[in-house]
Amino acid sequence: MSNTREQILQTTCGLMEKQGYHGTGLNEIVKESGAPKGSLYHYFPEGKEQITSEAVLQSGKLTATRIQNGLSENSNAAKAIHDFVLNIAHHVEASEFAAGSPLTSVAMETATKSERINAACREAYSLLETAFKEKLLECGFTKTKAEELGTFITAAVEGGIILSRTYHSGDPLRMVAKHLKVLLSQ
Amino acid sequence: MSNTREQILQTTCGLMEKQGYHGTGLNEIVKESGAPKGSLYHYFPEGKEQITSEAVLQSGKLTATRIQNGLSENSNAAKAIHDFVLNIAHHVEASEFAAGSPLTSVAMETATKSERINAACREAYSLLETAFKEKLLECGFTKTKAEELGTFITAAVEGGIILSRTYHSGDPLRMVAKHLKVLLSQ
DNA sequence: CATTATGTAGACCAGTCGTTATAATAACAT
DNA sequence: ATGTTATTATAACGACTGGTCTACATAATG
Repeated sequence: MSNTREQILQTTCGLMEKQGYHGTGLNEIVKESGAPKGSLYHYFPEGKEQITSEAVLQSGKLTATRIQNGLSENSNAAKAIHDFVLNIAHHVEASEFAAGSPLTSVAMETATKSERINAACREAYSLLETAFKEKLLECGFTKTKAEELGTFITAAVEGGIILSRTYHSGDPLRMVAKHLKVLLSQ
Repeated sequence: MSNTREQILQTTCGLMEKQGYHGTGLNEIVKESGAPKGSLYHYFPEGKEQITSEAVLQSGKLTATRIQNGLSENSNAAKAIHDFVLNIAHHVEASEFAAGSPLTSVAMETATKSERINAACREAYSLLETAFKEKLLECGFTKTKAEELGTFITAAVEGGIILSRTYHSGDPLRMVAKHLKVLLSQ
């Protein structure tokens, strides 16, 4: 695997997480990644759509494994998810509210504009939902409940990140952690 | 109140809801609003930041009153919020997944980029949270619980809209409706 | 050594961005 | 009718956009 190509993708993930699809220019990616511009269209001949699609998918995979690893630290589902969301709150704060939710902006901007990027976003989100769902399955939830709650947890966390980044405070995410725990404990 | 000015603001609300801050150009606003081009900097001498801030706030106020009206149709909080979220699902579907969550994209894109727009987003979001909170207060929740749940509901609905727009399906929002009801009923 | 991919380097394109300056026009009070 | 202000029109600005192109270096293989 080419190192330059990987570098371009990672830089794209970071920039789009911070400022979305339209807010991120190819020149910016080139500059920040240190990659030569000639390489950009060498590795991604289909342009920005291709780079974005691959970056979105990469973000999804990375986030999904982070969820898996985070949740594996605790055998109780409610407690595991509670602590995991607290960790996100900390991460968002540590980034000065520029990180968290790497998919949101891109997903919203391209939902009805680019078939290709939208497909990547769907796949990425379903990876996240599945990661939560499987933890719930392990902990004895029925298949239906695990699926439904996987979606619900993803939505609540997603929304919590948005509020936390907007308010420049981890508190909304901490509220989400607390009440998800209530919901999962009953 | 100038009609042209109001038209520009409303058009900006709609376009930014669909495609975010960076995805919406001033020329596009001028064209779609039908407003004369020279009027833009006449009514908004501080440019795009000013237009966006005012549009965000207007979206927040409008959404907050929609929440109030929607929730007033049912005296039971859990049922009121459940039905209201189902209505959002329907609205998102009817828009072909281009509408819903008028603040999300702008809030994320500008959280660390524009002090002014960020302030408008905070104010707008707190209007939404308050709308939920007051319904809960009316229904007998304690002040603390109402506040916490107001934030949680806002986050969950916000996340549900993102998923629904991404998946091109109202189902995620319907999941959110269902499990919010569970949480609020216990 | 010659040949062929593969990757690097960046000038360059047409078009758009937000913004500004200037001027014409409309509305209105005096 | 005159002076004043509010509104609209036009064109241009410099910077940047995503994308293309050619020239060149390097490496691998024959």
